[in-house]
Amino acid sequence: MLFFEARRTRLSGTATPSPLNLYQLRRTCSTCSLSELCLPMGLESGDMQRLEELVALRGPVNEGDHLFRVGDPLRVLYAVRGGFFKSYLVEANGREQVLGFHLPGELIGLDAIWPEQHQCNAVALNTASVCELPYAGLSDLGRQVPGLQHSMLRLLSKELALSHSLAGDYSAEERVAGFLLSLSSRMKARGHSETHLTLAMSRRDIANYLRLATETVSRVFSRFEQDGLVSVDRREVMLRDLEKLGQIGRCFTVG
Amino acid sequence: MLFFEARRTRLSGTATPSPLNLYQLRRTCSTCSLSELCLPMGLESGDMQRLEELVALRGPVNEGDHLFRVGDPLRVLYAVRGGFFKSYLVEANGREQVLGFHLPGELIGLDAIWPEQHQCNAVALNTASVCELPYAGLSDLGRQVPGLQHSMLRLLSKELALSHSLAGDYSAEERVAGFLLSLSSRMKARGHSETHLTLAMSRRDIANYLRLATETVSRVFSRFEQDGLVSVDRREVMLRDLEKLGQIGRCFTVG
DNA sequence: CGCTATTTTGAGCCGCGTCAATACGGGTGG
DNA sequence: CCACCCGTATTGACGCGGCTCAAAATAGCG
Repeated sequence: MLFFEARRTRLSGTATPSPLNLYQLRRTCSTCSLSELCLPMGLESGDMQRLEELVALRGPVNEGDHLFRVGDPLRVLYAVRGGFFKSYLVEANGREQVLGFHLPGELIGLDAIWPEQHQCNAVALNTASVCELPYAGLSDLGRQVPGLQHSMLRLLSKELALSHSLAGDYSAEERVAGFLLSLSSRMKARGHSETHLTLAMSRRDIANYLRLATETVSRVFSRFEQDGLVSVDRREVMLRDLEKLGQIGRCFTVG
Repeated sequence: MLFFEARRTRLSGTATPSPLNLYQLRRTCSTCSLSELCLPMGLESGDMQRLEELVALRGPVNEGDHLFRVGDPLRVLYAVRGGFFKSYLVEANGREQVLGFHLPGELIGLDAIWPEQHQCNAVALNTASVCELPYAGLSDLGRQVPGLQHSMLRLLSKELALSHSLAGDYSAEERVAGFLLSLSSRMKARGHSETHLTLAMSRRDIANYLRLATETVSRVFSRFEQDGLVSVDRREVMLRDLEKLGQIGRCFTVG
């Protein structure tokens, strides 16, 4: 903790943090730019410090590395610190099913709380890092800190609403537009551009997530580009008409 | 409470409870046959009594009555005591979207925890009754009773997993078979026949829930009947080959 | 510079939705 | 008791959106 304190003090004076020292800023919840999106949202600084004592940072997670797999006992929940993750499961027939993409500040593994076993796999889409939150400790602390318990329920409840909105029967265009807008707003909330997206995931993953064929996603991208809604170059996407996209897309954005 | 105590004592000697006194048995969690499925699952009798003090019973809810609507502030969570409910939402385009059906012992309104407003509508499919669980009190009690907090997280987590399994891209037959099996296992867990189902919901509701057209559900029912998998008479459904249904159906059953 | 994975584009087909007609059942009133 | 009505369910015909299969671009990499 002394080390962290020293860091915090030393860095607190920096004006505009560059990506380099962002990781150092994120060594504690108190100094993490994501704290208002993440689990500690709304906690007082005293409570936040108690949470910090639980948190263990986990260094670079390489692309393709798994945080956990189906059936693993629930030891810790993960909060994304940097990078992108996807969660997915493999069905009886062998097909993969992408459940979601996880940006910095988002929690992974919530659906493992029952029955204390992970229900899906989680893999890094690029070089990433995470915070490990021991579930047992979190559960204890939640009992003492009202805000924390509520925060956990809130995050679960939110994820449930998101899942509901994805389950609807929407057309391919509605789905793709909704996906782009969701990503856009989440990136914006994290201080990035809401119009210039760099997709960390492949077309195949997007398609699978949206329950479409890869070809269909590709075609919709092309159509959107023809209509001047977006500019697509490989995994770089520029949203050119948020208004129209919003009219087309189902709102997958929750929060 | 004295009244309840008296009831409990007087009824505890009855051998096979008829539907009539089932409602009386269910006046407290301790004597409710659903307690092992419901929120109090796994609580010690002391903790359960503290939970009982929170619970308010709500008399007959008539078919078509709403427990809550989108936007209502979260005051209480509901546990179904008797009857069937459905939760649904109405989208921008005016179409209805059925989110789920709720059997006795199941909780309704969990997705309202964030942001303390109901995110969907809940309506009784037939004459029903519910327990009202004030969320504030539940939240407080959860902090004192470890098992209760975990129980709430568990139920949310479970619902999330269910929602995930529904979101997959399954064929009409997979969906219908999965739906029947889910209902079957839930009815079995409640002491009813797992082969003889009485559907409380219309074909339209089933279709909407499964993201299919009514006609498609009807056609699949007919096909299943031709193949000897089920016998269908109006809303009475007899499952004749659970084995084959299980091979066809995606497992929507969680718990 | 080839090799491979990913993405894009095209052609054809199929499952499911849409539209329409019919059948069934339950309730109401004569 | 039957005639009538209306909501629900079934069945058929047809069209379309998106999946499948196939092939051609394009990028990444040794």
